[in-house]
Amino acid sequence: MEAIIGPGKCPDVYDRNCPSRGILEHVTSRWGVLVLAALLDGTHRFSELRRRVMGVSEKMLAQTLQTLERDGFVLREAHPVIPPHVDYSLTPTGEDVARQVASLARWCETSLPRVEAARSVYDAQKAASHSAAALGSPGPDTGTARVRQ
Amino acid sequence: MEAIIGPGKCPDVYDRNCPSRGILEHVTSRWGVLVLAALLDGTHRFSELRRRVMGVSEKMLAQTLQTLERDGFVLREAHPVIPPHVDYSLTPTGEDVARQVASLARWCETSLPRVEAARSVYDAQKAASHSAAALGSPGPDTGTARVRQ
DNA sequence: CTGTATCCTCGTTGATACTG
DNA sequence: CAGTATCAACGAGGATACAG
Repeated sequence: MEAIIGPGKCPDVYDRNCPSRGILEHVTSRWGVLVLAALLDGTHRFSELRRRVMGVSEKMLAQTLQTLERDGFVLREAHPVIPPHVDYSLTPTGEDVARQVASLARWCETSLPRVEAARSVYDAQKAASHSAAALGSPGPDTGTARVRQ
Repeated sequence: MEAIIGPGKCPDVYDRNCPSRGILEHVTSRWGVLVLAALLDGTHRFSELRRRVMGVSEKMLAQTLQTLERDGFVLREAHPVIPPHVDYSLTPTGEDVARQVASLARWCETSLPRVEAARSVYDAQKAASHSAAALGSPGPDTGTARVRQ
């Protein structure tokens, strides 16, 4: 009997020890997202993925593919020929996640202008409040009200 | 003029240097996903989030919230009272992403059994092929065919 | 309560070289 | 071509202490 505190429901990503967090981290990992999205438009070979997902090293691509294969998201088919030929594709389950993460990735692309605008505003406000503080300028009242306890 | 190779489209997550990758990494970051999901059901204080997202340290929660605020996903409202009281909520843009990552998180929870089953199969096959190799057992033909070139 | 600052550790990542 | 092995470096992340 280990569970001192009872979680609301068993698979709970908010729970520090719930295994579902591991899955979430696999599919949202730096390269996992991009590999899943890349496989959404069909079977690809190792080197094709390597070119498509720009910036990934051989090591990380191999590692990512193994993790996704083990979780049942990616199907690996090695053709025993020389030189080696290995095809990677999505399982039905993998297509499910892939659609979600690909959608997220596309959302990030389209939201880029909006986000960069938000960053400008944030940075400007930050700079303004810093220089104001440095000058001892009052600025908008940042006075602290006291409450009991 | 820096772009030697012309990308297909400007905001492209597959491009190593595209800023959209940064956004993707922010929203899919270890704690970013959970914080966004947690804020989906309304405004929360710092300590509430800390308790809700179990396992996050103060440092990482603060850092995550700052990143998400700068990107325009999270709204921070500090009430100038003692003791300090700060409310975090989602912006309209933030709600968009939050819905997507929360959906992904829920998917991971419900898919947990399926994934664990897949892992068992994978590990069993791995163990079987290893012991077969160690024994020099033939097993299913893994012979290599030669192709020209 | 809500942070920031510091230090420190550990895992992830990348470069390189090598194997089947 | 498709990896694996090894090593080095960096950065995320955690613990602690302290400030507003």
